[in-house]
Amino acid sequence: MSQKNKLIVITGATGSGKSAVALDIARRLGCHIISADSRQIFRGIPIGTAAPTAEELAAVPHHFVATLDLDRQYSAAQYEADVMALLPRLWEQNPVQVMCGGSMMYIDAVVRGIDELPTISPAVRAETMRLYEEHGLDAIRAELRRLDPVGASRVDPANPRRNIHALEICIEAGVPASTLLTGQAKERPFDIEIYHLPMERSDLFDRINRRVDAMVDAGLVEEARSVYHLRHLNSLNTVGYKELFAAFDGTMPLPVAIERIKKNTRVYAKKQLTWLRRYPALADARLLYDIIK
RNA sequence: ACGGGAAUAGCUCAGUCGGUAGAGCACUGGUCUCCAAAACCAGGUGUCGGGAGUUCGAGCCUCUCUUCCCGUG
Repeated sequence: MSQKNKLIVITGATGSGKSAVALDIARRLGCHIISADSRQIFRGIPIGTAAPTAEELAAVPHHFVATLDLDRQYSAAQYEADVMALLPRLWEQNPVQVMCGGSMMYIDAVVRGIDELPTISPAVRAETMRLYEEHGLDAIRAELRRLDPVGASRVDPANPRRNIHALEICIEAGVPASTLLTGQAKERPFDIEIYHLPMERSDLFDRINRRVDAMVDAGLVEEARSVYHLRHLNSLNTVGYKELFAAFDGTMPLPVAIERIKKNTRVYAKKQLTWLRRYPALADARLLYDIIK
């Protein structure tokens, strides 16, 4: 039995029920769950991020859930490195492991890999942010064109964040950012199977709307209030929190904020579905029950 | 039943003198190589309640039917 190790990826839109299926499958396989969720990885926001409950965490070992303080910086590339370091240890126990989550960039980082790019130092980040705030996107674009004409032509000219990051890479690396991007998918020495949970959009939206109400009943407003003082952190630039922060600030009535959370969660789900179309021939995760038998 | 008012996008509504139907919200599609629940880009989706008439031309004027609202019974 010299089978390759395997990673089963269960993804899909928020609220599609992937967590429950992943938990069930992992329990039957006797493996761990590698969470692929850019927000559940933080501590202190379990309600609004629909993080696994204490019982679920006790039933199946999870990784990348509630492991970081809210002020920590994290990234898809860091996630790739962390997962690739973790997987061999898990495979020693079981050659099949389950990844579950809806952060498509994180999943892509593991499935296809991300090119090696320099980590941006605080000094460089501060420098580019100052340029952006004082002189705007045009100045960022001009500088990027100067340092990396090829890269500049490939970056969405209207997107500040993408242009800023491209410029940061140029400064940090000392070479044009575009020369560091190979676009090559990495060869992974293990099998990857990707599943999702197909669902009618109207059903998905119903589930999302109900889940937000359930979150509020479970104490989402109080949870948001408890982290309000950290509201400027990127980890809290998140659906469910930014709307409630606006309510706390008095710029939006609370009931409106809650409706806005539902709407923004629906928009988020839509974006996830758009990303999912990149993966052709996704299998229905419920097929796993038959395969395992 | 009578009198008055209304009927336009999924919702709320605007539409001037009769001249190719519009706003907000909602919604839809897309981008994505290190903040990604982030950051961006694109799109008006319509039997103007139905039918007929006047007119070169009707969301708008006339007639009629339907539905809803208000008032009086």
